[in-house]
Amino acid sequence: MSKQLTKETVVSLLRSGYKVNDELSALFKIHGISLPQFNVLRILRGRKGEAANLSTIQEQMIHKMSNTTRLIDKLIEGGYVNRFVCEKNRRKIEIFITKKGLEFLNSLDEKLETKERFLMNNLDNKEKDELMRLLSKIQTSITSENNF
Amino acid sequence: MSKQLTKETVVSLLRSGYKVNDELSALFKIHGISLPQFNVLRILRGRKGEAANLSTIQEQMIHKMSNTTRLIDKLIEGGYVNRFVCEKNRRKIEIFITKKGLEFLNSLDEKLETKERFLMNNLDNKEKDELMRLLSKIQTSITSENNF
DNA sequence: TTTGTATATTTGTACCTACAAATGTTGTAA
DNA sequence: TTACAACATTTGTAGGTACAAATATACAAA
Repeated sequence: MSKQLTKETVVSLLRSGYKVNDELSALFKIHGISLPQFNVLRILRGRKGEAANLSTIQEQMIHKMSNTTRLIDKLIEGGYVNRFVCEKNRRKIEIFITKKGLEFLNSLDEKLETKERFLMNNLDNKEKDELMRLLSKIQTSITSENNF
Repeated sequence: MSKQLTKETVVSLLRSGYKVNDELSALFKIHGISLPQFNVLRILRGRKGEAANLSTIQEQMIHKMSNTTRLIDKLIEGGYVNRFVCEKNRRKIEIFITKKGLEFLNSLDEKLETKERFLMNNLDNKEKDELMRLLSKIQTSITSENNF
């Protein structure tokens, strides 16, 4: 019966997701930020000096969340980003990563890579490709609009 | 370069994990419980009348968490479980699922299966097997004791 | 200009979660 | 028996997150 197989696959995916999340969270926690905060910093770095507004960031985040405002407040407190009102459209805000934020992020790169290699240690490249292919199949099925 | 591939695989896994978590959470929320709460109820049902104590439950949970006590408080509030002090070892507690809890859980089974089928809709059985195989490889690498 | 509607973000609130310290219980060695 | 360490759970606290309501701005129609 494939009912059981489906269930087991879902559980397996949840379990692995939690585990990876916890491992990365623990790493970032040591350095005083959360995984979502790190994710936002990395999104900002990827913009290479261009401003990002809140909704842009939210769209790109790995885990969509409801409270990006306060998440960014924390990053401002830490001096990692700046926030300005967008002059062309005063409803929007412009968020930039600071020099300190960039340096901080760069200092984490190697540690993150070590952790990522550790997590994926048992998979060869072919298996990683296959895993990504399977996961993306799941993603597209879910993301296809409705959740009835 | 496989550095990039490793990174992408990790992100992909996180993304899918969050997505599945959010989908299931939304389903359970409609019925007034959280995914971890549901998970505990299902663990208790699996014990077929035998008591479970806190640490046993924690070990079996999909997502290990620090505050199972208060999670179970909520289930008691809802009338889904009972908690007694274990007379043989008064440090432990004995937790049972109630009749109401069982009926509630049973009433969710079909909805959960529908959701699970929806989530895994794009994968055939062979792909589910393969996905589970890959995920279990990751699990064993991580779980192997140390997290250095 | 005024009014209404859509957009973008922020804020209030209630709940969830992690972590550490506290509580209560058991077993064991002196 | 007493003292102490180990065990099992609970509680305090601080911080994270979701959701809805509130704010503030822009755009468009009357």
